[in-house]
Parts: sequence; structure tokens; C-alpha cells
Amino acid sequence: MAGVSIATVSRVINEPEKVAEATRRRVNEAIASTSYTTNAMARSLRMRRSRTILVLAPDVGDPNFSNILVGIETEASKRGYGILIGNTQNDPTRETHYLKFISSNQADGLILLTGHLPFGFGSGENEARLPPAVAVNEPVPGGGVPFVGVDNFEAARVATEHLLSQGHKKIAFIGRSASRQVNLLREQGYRAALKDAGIAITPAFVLECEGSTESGRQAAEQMFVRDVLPTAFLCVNDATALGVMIALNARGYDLPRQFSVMGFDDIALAGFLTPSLTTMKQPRSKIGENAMDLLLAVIEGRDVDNTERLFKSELIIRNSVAPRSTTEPEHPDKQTRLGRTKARSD
Amino acid sequence: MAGVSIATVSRVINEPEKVAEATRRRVNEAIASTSYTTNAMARSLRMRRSRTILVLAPDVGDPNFSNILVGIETEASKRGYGILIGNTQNDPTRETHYLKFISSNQADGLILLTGHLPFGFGSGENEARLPPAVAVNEPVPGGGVPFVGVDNFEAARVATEHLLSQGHKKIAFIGRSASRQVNLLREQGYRAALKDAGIAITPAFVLECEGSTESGRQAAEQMFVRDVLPTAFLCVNDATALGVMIALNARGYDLPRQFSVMGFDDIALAGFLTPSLTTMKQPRSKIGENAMDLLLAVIEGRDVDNTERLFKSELIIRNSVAPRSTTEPEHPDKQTRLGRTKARSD
DNA sequence: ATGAGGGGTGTAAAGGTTTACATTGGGATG
DNA sequence: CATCCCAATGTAAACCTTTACACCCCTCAT
Repeated sequence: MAGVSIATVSRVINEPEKVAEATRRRVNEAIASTSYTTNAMARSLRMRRSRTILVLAPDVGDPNFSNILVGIETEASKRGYGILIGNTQNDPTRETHYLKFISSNQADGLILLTGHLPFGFGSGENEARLPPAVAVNEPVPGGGVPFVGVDNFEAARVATEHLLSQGHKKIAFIGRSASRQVNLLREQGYRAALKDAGIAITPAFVLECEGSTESGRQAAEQMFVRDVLPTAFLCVNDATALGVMIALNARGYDLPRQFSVMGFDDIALAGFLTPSLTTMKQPRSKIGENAMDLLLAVIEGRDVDNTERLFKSELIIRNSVAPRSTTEPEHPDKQTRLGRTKARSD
Repeated sequence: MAGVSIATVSRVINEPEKVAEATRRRVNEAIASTSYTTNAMARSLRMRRSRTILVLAPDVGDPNFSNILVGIETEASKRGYGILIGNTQNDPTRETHYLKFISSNQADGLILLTGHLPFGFGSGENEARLPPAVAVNEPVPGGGVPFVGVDNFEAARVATEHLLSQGHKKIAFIGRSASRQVNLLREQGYRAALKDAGIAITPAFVLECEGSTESGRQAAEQMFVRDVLPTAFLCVNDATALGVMIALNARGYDLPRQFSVMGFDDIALAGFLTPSLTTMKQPRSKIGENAMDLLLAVIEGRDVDNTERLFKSELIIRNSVAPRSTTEPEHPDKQTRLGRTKARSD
């Protein structure tokens, strides 16, 4: 020690104003010369908090997540917190594994991008031990967990209205799912918009699909075994829209002349597709930042007025939606179905 | 305590075989009934290691990184480690911020996807304090840091040979960069392949480009102010290839009939482009797992025989490369340049 | 019967902070 | 000049483990 007690050093670091100018300088010099750095473990042990937040996502690579993560990380970093990103792959083992981080005091809070409480919670006695948590992107059903995200109902309504405004009346919704909240809300928005426009829902136009590219492709294929075709596809997200476009391209249709396709989320790739994808943009960084802000408010015990923060999606008009052509696309002769990749090399 | 001392509890948890059957059972029951969980902070403090690894990436959202991260995370999890993902955005402030995690003992090791030592290291006196580290994807120039990744030189050579095998002789390389190791190695592989084939390098065919979609687009545009055009484009990565394809599409060319384009990395999107992209696939999960394995070997003091682990890239043949057409594409009349998005809606 | 050895368990120190409380000393106030 | 107060600093406990060491007692060998 350079002339002073250990307690004073601690004070210099944490509450410099409480220590006399002269000593403060001496201590700081000593710190610099020894390149001392405070041991975060010891501090956490004493303070009983780690200034670390655990973020649980089913897939860090999901293009819709990355910018949310950046937002989360930005805000955390600004407030002196670090984030721990856990990749659960929806695997219960992994989820419980990550929970140990929480219960062993290595994280002060939890941000859930998974759409559900980590496996092991929500079932009776343990429930009380859920740490401060915030759900992002997809609300968690259990209740009690604040949500930050986009107003999916409203966004889907806006999207549907855009298609209606282009003259489309036969609009399919690709992405029904009983389990996924996001899908559900977007479907409801779709239904509401159609209802307001006085258009009855055609049950055959609402297709099951969990949200991957492949599932979108399959859903679109399935559409063609039906008798009547829509003129526009509203997809639950951009990945699904891509799948639908792949299916339509493979069948040799000219987009957007024969079919309009609309996505959701505005992932980075959306602008680069052919045709570029009209979609609803999520303010991802903003969502991430707000989630972290809300979580920190909960952790620090500040009273949080609202239990959810909803943001508006922005309609991004590109080239995948065109006015309804006057001539209805005719139902294809099933013989002419082409291989997916072959179709485009001619 | 349920009838036993605190030391025994610790032993039950860490070395159960050292404690008598009967007591062990009693302790375990007590643990279960109190839902006790060991405090990782205290343990780390005592053990002087945290079983946490810091992963520094310039951008978590980069499609080439996500699966590497999954691999890293899988292996870490399997070995009882957690990972902390730091998103640096190449921002020195952020990098130093994350370094505090290391120097304050919150992480035992470092995985660098950034291609350089964190800001503040490598410059004199601090250097010695670099924790166990492994570089992934892109080697770090300082030396001394083991590298895990793909053999970029060899992969670029294979890619170039594929284009040569399709009859292409005028092959452009989009992605020269003085600062990026990856770009450099791939360029060298390209040059080596051409040399082996007895083809002289046309300097005008080697274009500067750091690796983003936009920079790829610009590089391709730049090509058209030259007098002589290549018949194939070898791009330093898939994002660049996408940019090149956008530029070529915008000019109204028919791919791959008039130009072949080849990418690198095989990002998820590659198969979905039009035409789908021929590229070199990286064994990403494998790379991630190996990086973590190597790092843990270093941390645990096992002797590591090799200072780098290189993996082979796999050639993925899709539709963006075609045999060289017998008729050379003619240099475009500059008047006919079309807007990027307009070009395709006709 | 005595001693040695060893398995099973307890004791206590150490790890690096933070912070309530005690202590010191000097300036202001009466 | 005596008091009091307050600012500045020191003391020590607490946070929760792990682990070297000590201890006990039982068994087995001599």
C-alpha cells in the first residue's frame, strides 16, 4: 500500500468525493503504477450482485435477433453492466444449465428472447425464485414478465391494409401457430384488418407454419393443392416470405406481377431478395435498449409504471407487392411443376 | 446445517467419493430441501478462476459468425464453461471495456473473432498480461495467439481452380485488402491458382473491397469503367458476392449465363439467392468447437502441440457458376445503365 | 495389549472487496 | 481556552467458498 489503508482505497475507487484531494492523488498514482485492478469476483461476493445480465435466445444467429442483441448490449454497456448471451437452441438441458448462472449469483437479471420461461420455472414451488426478467420480441405466457417489443397486432393490421390498398382481396396468411404468441398476434391483426374491410376470412387461406424458410416454402406448396388461389401472401416473418418466394419462383411465376408477397421484420437480407421484399420493420436496436433499460429499472427497484413497452412497426415498401393484376392467375396445370433450382437456370 | 460441518458439504459437492455413504445422503437431502445452490462468486474468488470465457466479435449478427458461436458455446457448455459474448463493433472503447472482464478475473480466457488484439494490448508493457487466448476465423497479427480456422489460401486456390475448370480465364478477384488477413490469404490462393494454370494476373481484375455487400456492389460497378471485362468473379466472401450479383443484375445481365460469380463461406442465405451461390463452405461449428477445445487446453496447462488448427473448406456447387459462354459478353453501352431495383420489375 | 495407519470429519485460514462503526485531529464556536 | 462537530481515515466484520491440517476412532498387525 502506498501510505494508506485498504478501506480508503476502496473509497477512492467508489466514492472519490469522500476522500481528501491529496490522498486521492497518492492512491491513484499507486493504482496506476501497480496497474491494480479491482477483483470483480470479490466485489460481487460482497455486494451480492454481479452487474451481469443473462440474455437467453433460442438462436443467436437469427437475423431478427442480432440487432436486438446489439441494442441490449449497448444500453447495458452504457450503464456499466455486461451481458452474457446464452444460446438455448430451445434445448431444456441448455436452459437449465444457464439458469445456474442466475441462481449462483452470476447474473442479476434475465432477458428472454425465447418466448417462454426457462425450463424448470413456472412449475410451482420454484416460480418465486425467478430473478428480475424481461421478455423481448415474444412475450412469455406465464404472466408477470414485462414485455418489450413491437405491437404485432397493429403491425399485422397495417401490413394487411397495405395489401388491401393495392387492390388485393384474396390474401393468404402464412404462419398460423398455436404455440407462438407472435404468430398468433399477427394472425389476429390480419383477421381484424380483413374484417374491417368487410372481407370474410377464407379458412383455406390461413396456413400453418412455424416461421422458418423451409416451412414457408412448404406452406406455399400446400396452397397449390387447393382449388382457389390468393393473389397476395402475408407471411409471419421474412424468412417465411423467402420460403414462399422460393416456392413461387420454382413454379415459374413472375413476382410481383402474378403474386404479391409481404414479409415481417425487415431482416438485413430483405432488401436483397428478388424482388426486394416489402415488409414491416422492427425498431430492433430501440427494442433492445428499452428492454435493458426496463430490466435495470426493475433490478434497481425503481417503480416501473408500465408492464409492457410496445413500439410501432414501420411499413417498408419495396418491390414484392404490386397492385392486383386485373387478370387472375390461373391455377397451374400440375404437370408443369418444376424443380426448385432448375427452374431458374433457364 | 443438517447435522454436518460446512467443509463436509463442500466435499459432498466436489468430491463425493471422499465422504461416507450415509452422511452423503443426509447432506444431499438437506441440499434438495433447502434448494441450496453454491455461490459461484465465492467459489471463483477462492479458486481464482471463473469457468467463463470471453468471446470478442466485431458483430454477433454476422451470418458467418453465428454458427461459429454455436460451436464455441456447445463445446464450452460440454466442458462446464460458460461464454460471455462481447460485441465490439470494432470500437476501441468497447474493447477496453470488455477487457476489464478479463483483468478483473471474470473470465479465464479469450476467443478473438476480431482479427486483432484488443485495443490496449500488444503495445509494450501490458502485453504480458494477455490471458490465454485463441483467434478464430481471422488470425491476429501480433503472433503468439494460436489460430483456428479454415485454410484460406488453399480454399481460394480450390475456388479458383473450379472457375478455371469451367473454362474461365478472365477471373476477377473482388476483395483485396491490405489490412485484413483473410482477404490477403484468399487473394494469394487466387494468385497461386492462376499462376499454376499459366495465366498471368491482370492487375485491373484485382479490386479493393473490404467485404460488405455494398463494397462488393461498388467494386463490381468499378469494373465497368475498365476496358476489359472478366467472365467470372471470385469474391472474398458471400456478402461481397451478393453485392456483385446485385450490380450485375442491375445492369441487366443474365446470371450465370453472362457472368459467373463465386462466393466464400456459404452463409445461410447463399442457397437462396438468384441464382443460388456457388461458394466455399466453412465447417463453422467444427471450427468453434475446436477453438474452445484448444483454449481450454491452454488454460488447463495441457501442452498444445500445434499453434494452429486449419480445416478444409468444401466446394459447394450451385448455380451461380456456369461454363464460360463461347460468346464474350460485350462491354455495355454506358447509356443503358439501369437503376438497381427498377431493372427487375419489367 | 499396544501401536500404527487410515478413513471420515471438523477447524480455520484465505481469497479481495465493501461498509458500519470507531477513531483521530483540526477548525469553528462559545 | 474549552467544547463540539465534522471531515478524513482506519478497523474489522461479512460475503461464501475451498482446502491444508488437525483430530478422532476404528481396524489390523505385531
